[in-house]
Amino acid sequence: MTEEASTKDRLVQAATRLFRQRGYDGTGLSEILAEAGVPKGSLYHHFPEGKADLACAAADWTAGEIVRVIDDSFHAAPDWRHGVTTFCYKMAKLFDILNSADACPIFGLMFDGPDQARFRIHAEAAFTRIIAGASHYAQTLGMPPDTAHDMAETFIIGFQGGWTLARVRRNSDVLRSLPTRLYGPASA
Amino acid sequence: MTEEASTKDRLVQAATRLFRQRGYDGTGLSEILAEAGVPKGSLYHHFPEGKADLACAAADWTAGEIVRVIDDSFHAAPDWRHGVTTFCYKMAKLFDILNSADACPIFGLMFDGPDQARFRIHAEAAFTRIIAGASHYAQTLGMPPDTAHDMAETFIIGFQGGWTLARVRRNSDVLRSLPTRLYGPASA
DNA sequence: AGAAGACTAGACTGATCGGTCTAGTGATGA
DNA sequence: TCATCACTAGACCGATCAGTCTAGTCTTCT
Repeated sequence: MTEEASTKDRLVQAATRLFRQRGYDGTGLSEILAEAGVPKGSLYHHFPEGKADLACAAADWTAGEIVRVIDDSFHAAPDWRHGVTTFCYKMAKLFDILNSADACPIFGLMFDGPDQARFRIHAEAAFTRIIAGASHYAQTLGMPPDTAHDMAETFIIGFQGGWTLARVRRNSDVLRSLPTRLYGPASA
Repeated sequence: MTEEASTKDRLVQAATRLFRQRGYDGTGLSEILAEAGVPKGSLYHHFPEGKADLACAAADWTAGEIVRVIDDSFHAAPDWRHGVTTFCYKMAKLFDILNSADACPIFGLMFDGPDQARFRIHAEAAFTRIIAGASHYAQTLGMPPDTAHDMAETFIIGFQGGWTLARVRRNSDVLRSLPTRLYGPASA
């Protein structure tokens, strides 16, 4: 259970962390290698296209994490607003753990890079996945499909903007204020 | 009137465009120099700290542009929602002009770079300036100061998230949908 | 005319970039 | 025992990076 993470996993995790902090172009391959404790040869064995492959893997991994947080937040939620609130608080906590702002949790990381088309397509798929996840719960909680999709999209838009502002301020309060901003003061 | 832009201005404009497209770390000094048609010596004459100075100048310039669009949008607006709608449509148009998505209009550009603290402070000031601009009009249009500030902040959060999604989709429709998302269907 | 300072010009530097390549090492199966 | 193959290891490559430095060209003031 506590076995060593595989070389490949260590690479993806180091890359995710560093890309989040310094961006794609701002992170050197050598930094990733050093942080993962892996030589260059291994990187190109597991990711033949090198840095770009690694970035895509990091993005996929991150999208999966976000979807997982959505699941956790909405699984037992009595209504949409409760789910959103739980999600925002969870992410605010994560924001604070990732020492308050070097990080861009979803996909700031996906816009850089020489291979822009490939990255953009990957990022789009990731957003779609996340919005679909949220939309699913909106339907489960009683909304018709169209409304649900819209609701999920607006939620993710607000969250994305909120994270940006939180980051620039190094302060997660904005995230916690999102439910009120989107849906007005709590009624209970 | 149609006189040549000064060397300094050409540098800032070229830098703004390139940073927007490829990010801070993704843009080489040589590209900026080539696009501006300026030799290296001139850059370091006008911006002694080089690339970092240039990035700050580019951010200031961009913030000024955004504030100007806010002024244009709200100056003659009969109410808050009209102002927001005009702003979103203007920015959607801008988005389409900047060939649909390489661009990050406000400050995605401010998170990279070795000199993170300096950049972040600059970005924070720019956001503050923009929110203050919007807040001013919210008050002019009859809201009490606290409400106005909140309204402006929520508006900018939504816009920021909306631009991100528009970018990843290469489609400005999200921006035009923002007023409805934030304030419900148009009442008139 | 001549000195001074603002500005242009680009060759040059050392560091670092992403990526390639050859040489191993260690486990598996015949 | 030996061949195979997945994987590790890191020296090495040309390109490009941001930044420095010296030289030269204007403009302006005296």
